[in-house]
Amino acid sequence: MRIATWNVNSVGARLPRLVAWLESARPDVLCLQELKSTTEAFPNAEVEALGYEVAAYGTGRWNGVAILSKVGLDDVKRGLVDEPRYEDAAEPRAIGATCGGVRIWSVYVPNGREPSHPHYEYKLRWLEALNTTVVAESVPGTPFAVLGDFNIAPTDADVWDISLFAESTHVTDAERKALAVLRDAGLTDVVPRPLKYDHPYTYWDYRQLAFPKNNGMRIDLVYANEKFAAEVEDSYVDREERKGKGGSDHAPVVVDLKA
DNA sequence: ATGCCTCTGGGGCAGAGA
Repeated sequence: MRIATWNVNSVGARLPRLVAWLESARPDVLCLQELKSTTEAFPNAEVEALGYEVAAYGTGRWNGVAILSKVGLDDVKRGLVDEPRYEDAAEPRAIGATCGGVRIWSVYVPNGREPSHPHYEYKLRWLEALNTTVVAESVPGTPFAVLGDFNIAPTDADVWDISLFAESTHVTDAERKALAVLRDAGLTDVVPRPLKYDHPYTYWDYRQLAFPKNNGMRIDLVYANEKFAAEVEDSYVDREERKGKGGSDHAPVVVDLKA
């Protein structure tokens, strides 16, 4: 079974790319983030024509997550257990479903903006709710994984130049501690292989030739329980999808399971 | 070195992204 995650930075703007990628990579399950679309405006027909069921969760201009599946889409949940709100609004950043016997969450972790910004505290609270959800749902006998844009670089090697991140989010101790808490809950960071260069970055800024210079970050992660991780046969970042005009600033991460 | 930012909503600018 092939499971993938991709921050598409607007499902509307990315629709031609999304359809082409589904046809070429042929994932059984695809987690999407940053839909920038309402649930109602999601292009269900175009995706269903390729044999996928759709569970989308979006409110419009920002955020939005979805799961597409060819192998069943059951027990859909929108939002986390005890999920915090931002400026008194619930944001569509997490959706869960069971697909082909695998429990899957597609997540778009808050950015945090700056360590001194209220959004950063929101990010840390949101990650606590993610852990609460993981603890509630991940059971030893069932493959389980959280896939998505975590907006955290797990190690210094996961950014192109750590010296540029002294005052930045994505690399702080508190953010990395939140990932450690998820690992303590039994999840493993399934690190993909790069198709080029020596490190599997998943995001490159649109500006300043970041992609051709390979000034990237590994922030799109797959956190899997033991049952899921034991089934992983291969995993890679599809950097080809980051090339050319009309692409997202994130590349898809693909995981192939043995069964 | 597959390329010098892109997206949306709303109204041609502003906010967000990381």
